[in-house]
Amino acid sequence: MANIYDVARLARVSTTTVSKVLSNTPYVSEKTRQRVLDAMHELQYSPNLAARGLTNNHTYVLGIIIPHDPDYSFREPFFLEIIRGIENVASMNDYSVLLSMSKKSAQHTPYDRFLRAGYVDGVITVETLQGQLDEHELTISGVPRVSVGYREDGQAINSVNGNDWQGAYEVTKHLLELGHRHIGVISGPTNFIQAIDERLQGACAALEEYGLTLDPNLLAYGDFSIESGFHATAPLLHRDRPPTAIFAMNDRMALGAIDKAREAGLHVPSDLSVVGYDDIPLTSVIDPPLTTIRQFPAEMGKIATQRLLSLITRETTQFASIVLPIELVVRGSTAAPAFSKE
Amino acid sequence: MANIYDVARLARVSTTTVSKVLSNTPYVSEKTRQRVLDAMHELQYSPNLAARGLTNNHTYVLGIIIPHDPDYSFREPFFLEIIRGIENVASMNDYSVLLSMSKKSAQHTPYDRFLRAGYVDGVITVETLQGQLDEHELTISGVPRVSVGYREDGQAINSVNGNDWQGAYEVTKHLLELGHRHIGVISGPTNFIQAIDERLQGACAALEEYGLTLDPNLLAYGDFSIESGFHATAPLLHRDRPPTAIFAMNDRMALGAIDKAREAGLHVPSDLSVVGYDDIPLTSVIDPPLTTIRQFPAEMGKIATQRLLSLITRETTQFASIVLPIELVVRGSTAAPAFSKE
DNA sequence: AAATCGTAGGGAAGCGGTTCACTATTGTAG
DNA sequence: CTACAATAGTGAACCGCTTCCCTACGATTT
Repeated sequence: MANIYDVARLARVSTTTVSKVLSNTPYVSEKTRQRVLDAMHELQYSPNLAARGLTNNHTYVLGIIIPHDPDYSFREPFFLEIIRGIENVASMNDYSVLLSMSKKSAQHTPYDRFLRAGYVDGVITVETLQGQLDEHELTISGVPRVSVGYREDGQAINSVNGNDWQGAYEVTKHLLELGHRHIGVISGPTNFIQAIDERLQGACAALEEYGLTLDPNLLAYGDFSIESGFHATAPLLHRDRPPTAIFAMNDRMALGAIDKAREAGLHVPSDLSVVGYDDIPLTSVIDPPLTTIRQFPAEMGKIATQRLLSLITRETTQFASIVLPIELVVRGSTAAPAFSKE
Repeated sequence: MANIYDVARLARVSTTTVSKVLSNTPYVSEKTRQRVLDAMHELQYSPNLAARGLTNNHTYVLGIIIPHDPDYSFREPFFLEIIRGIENVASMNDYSVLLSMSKKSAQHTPYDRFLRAGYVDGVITVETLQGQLDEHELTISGVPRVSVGYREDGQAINSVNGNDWQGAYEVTKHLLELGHRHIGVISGPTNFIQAIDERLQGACAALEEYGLTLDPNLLAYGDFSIESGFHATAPLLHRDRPPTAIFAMNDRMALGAIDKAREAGLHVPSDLSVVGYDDIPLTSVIDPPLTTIRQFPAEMGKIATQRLLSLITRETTQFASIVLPIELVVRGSTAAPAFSKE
């Protein structure tokens, strides 16, 4: 691999001049610039990033930390979309993306490897469960950070999220407008990120508009898996006044709920409406096609990255939590309840 | 951030000694070693990777190149699993993982950014369509490389794949054993990686064992999307002797086929058996649950990474193409044909 | 004609490590 | 008691690049 000295020699200039050409510094004559450019081209020169990083404290690398428990696959396509969004914006800006999926508890953490070691100019953390991330390490490293999928309403963090409150609000309102008055909710694990709280509150807000409250008897918990949706549904169906609609906090659990309903001899949507969340790719082929909330994970990744880049260049220094709109997608799994007796 | 001089000063030794402790070089007394270790701990020292890379030509970074067309989402969970496998082994070995998803044609290619620039010690390429990868750049960069999902039967490349031949063979044999004699095949795009060819050949081999050949009239092509499966199925059903079973080369197309069959008033599996490939996560909740071939993408990623690491350390210099076993998963979408008249 | 300024380019230090070549100390064999 | 090897530790060059600080020189100003 050619280095800057080779280029300098071939162009008969000093390395300083080559460096100036590289960084578009003025005070290089057009003729010289051209000679240098030609030499770089001839030698297939590409500056060594390690060397550059050493002088610059600037590596042109962004880190993604996904504290992802291998056995707890939460909503993978979602992750991949986020990553794609990040990578897209990063590479547009000549940044590379370093990926880490280990948890806090893992032996070889990403924290040493790329926070302390000065390997990244900034990090994007993708949050799933609470407490998986070593916030302390992140903070002391002093590396700029943006979080995707986490919202701290204080001022202490930069984050990008879908509007969970709004999502749940719209789902619930949709069901209410269809005439449902007994709405079951299958929530995610309680140690989950704020998203779940937000969604619960959004649902409550919609219920309140109809003079209703969230019936604790109709609230169940799952862990986002299909099976958990299946199992959480059973008790709900055995209430004195069983729900005519179920809002599951992700699509998988909604699928489980549909399965259970079918097993119990209920027809979806005529006997029971079911709504999910996320709009995972296969949602549209499930029978019946699932009504759900679509989020825009690639967009979240993009916006998070743009924000991170502006933090790195110090265009921005303020903390902000950016909330992206969601979209209610009405499909075949919701309908008016069979007997709208109320 | 503390550097090696700070540590040396605190431990009252030279930087050479610190470096020796770091790399476990012998000829450092236990007492000194301990003092250095303590100093490192006290200062929260972590060696700067850029500096290390500069002297070493060794960055402890692996690149993943996925020439992934955003609009052509092929089998995402599969990718994510591969990445997870790679990341897992990499971080176990104190390597980090640099990710690139751009295509060859993209403006800011990963090739400059991390091949030429000396940013990675090795690359893993995840292949989807042919021709998306700049083989030339990869070769001239001289960086060790392992490919996942590509097989060159010459000696020129290191690769890790599922056994596509075997997969298709087992699917076909399964159908034949059930009594099917007219088997439709929905293949992937012809410019696809070898996998498709292998699968076709595997299917043919099984047919031959039963004295049959692949009927060109029963061969259709899709692009791996659900829709393409749907549309490819229609003409097959209108043949003089329509197939009693369809083997789709991925699960999505199989879903499309099931949809089409249902639309045509056929019951799956009694009127038409359908098999997919990949065993995507939702396969098991589709109604009927899909018979398919399970691959082990995380395993593929792991093995590819292990191989890459051994290429980097020059433990190995030989090319090899590693083929991993697959597994036939029989579920509800296949059954004996209604009239086994032959 | 001298002083000043803007432009073009170069010399060399320094970023944070690693490693080669070297010195000093101790232990052991002849 | 000397010679020599093994062990413990150091000094300084070097990796490739950026950047601060200089110098040179022609053009402009006074």
